[in-house]
Amino acid sequence: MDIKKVRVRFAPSPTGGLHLGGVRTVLFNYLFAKQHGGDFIIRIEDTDQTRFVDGAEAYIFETLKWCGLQPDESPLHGGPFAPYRQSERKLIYKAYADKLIANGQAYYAFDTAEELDVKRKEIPNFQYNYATRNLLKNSLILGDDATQKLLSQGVSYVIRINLPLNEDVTITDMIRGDVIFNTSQVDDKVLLKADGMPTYHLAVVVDDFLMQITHAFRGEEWLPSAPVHVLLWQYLFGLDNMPQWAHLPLILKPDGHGKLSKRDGDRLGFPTFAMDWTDPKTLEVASGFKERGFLPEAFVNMLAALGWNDGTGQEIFTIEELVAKFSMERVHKGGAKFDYEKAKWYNSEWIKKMPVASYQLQVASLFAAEGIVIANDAKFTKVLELVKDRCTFLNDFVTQASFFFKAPESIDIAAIQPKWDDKKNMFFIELIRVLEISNLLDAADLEIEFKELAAVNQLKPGELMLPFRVMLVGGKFGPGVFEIAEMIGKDATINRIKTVLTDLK
RNA sequence: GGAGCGUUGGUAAAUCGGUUAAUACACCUCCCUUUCACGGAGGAAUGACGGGUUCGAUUCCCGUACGCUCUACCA
Repeated sequence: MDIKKVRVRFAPSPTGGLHLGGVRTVLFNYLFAKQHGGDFIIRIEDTDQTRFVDGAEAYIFETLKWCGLQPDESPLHGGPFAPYRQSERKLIYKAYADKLIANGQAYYAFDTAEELDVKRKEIPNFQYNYATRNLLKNSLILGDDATQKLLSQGVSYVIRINLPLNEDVTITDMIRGDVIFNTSQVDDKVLLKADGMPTYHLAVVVDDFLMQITHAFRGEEWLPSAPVHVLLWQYLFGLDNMPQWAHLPLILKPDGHGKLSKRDGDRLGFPTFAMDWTDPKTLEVASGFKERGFLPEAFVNMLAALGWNDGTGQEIFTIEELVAKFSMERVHKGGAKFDYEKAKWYNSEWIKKMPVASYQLQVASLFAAEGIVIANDAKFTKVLELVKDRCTFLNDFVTQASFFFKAPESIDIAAIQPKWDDKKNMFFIELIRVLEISNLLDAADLEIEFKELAAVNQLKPGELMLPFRVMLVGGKFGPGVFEIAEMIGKDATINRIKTVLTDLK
């Protein structure tokens, strides 16, 4: 089968927004589609049940844009198969549901939620299937006349699939191979709900056919309902036209067991969404990797490596390399626990790897938020280059580099006070004098003068460099002191020494 | 309970019957750095259990255990 259209179909998370697992599913779809020259398609469920809140759709596309995963066809980008929103396609689904009924492959069920609850309590392991159908209120046992009567009375109903008895259904999965389900183990799923909306089961099959999808990847949690989808394909459009399936492994909690959820992120202190998402109803914020200071390249790289590798031990991949090297056969079958430490490592690697220019603007806005306006872009580039090795997050640049532009707000006096004495005080007073008479401040020259002056005062340079550093940057961190002094210039250097000197008295 | 899927160090994982069972993150030690990092060298740590098949099983098969997913008019 040609790889023409690879689609991912998903609902926003219950509050809106798009979680980690969702983004990874999108990623794998994208990689596979691009690798084979196919179109990469996005479908989003919009039903009342998913609480498809305002802005969720736009948010999802912003997220994909940030990740660099632009779809070729989507509700927002249009395409030849409009309408794309499920809510606008109700009539289409209804027509196919009716066709199934006409063929005896589906039936009307009139049971209320309460009636079903009663049955669930009465019958152990209750399933709506061949074993229980005749105890329930549906067109199969009511007969045509009674059914028509109920329908004409406007009694609320759903349409359920009529599963064959004891039949093996094989689903061929690109990752897992053949998986066999027996129809007696699955129940007569609802296809069309009482409100006229289709369930996922009907909608995927109908849309995939109508929209000419050739490959469909989704999370592993869908595997148990796959036989229903296969049967629907068989009934409606023929197995030959069915897309290839792949069920992706789950992303698990770092501690304990189970699917990773937003709550786990909140509890353990890491984001579980690509970008910040505010639930418009509760105003609760789900934090995102972007705002946490991740580079999209790192985020995508980290996600791709969670459940897939190329077998060579390579860990850092550009999106182009991923497209070239990705293969469904090498996707893991088992779920992977999410490791935030590793995610951080990817980001620090990418901060080192990417040219500073690619994230300079974003870092500048972080500085602006701290009240530091960047006037000189060339100097800014130089500074970022100087400190990027010590940054894990983009936000780290603020602490690592703000002292280049502004005197430190707090000075770690405690780091130098205990060993402070008059001799050291004298040294720095002399240092100020030396600086004042010199013209330009050069790192190498300053280092020589600094050490000579130390020798004259019978002090070890090592004892003086830490205080000097703390005076300039406010703490025990940062690149070489003399380089910092050169970068901030003579006047700022003198001023910072002076302010700390008065504090020390 | 049932069905399906899964199980290599703490985590992510390589191996496609024969290796001292890679590598990366995290951890520890040392070097570099008169700061903090980066970097470099080293260390500790793994095939769930039991049967087969085989000259030989982490690898193939079957059980068991454990975990996960599904079992909604949610997706």
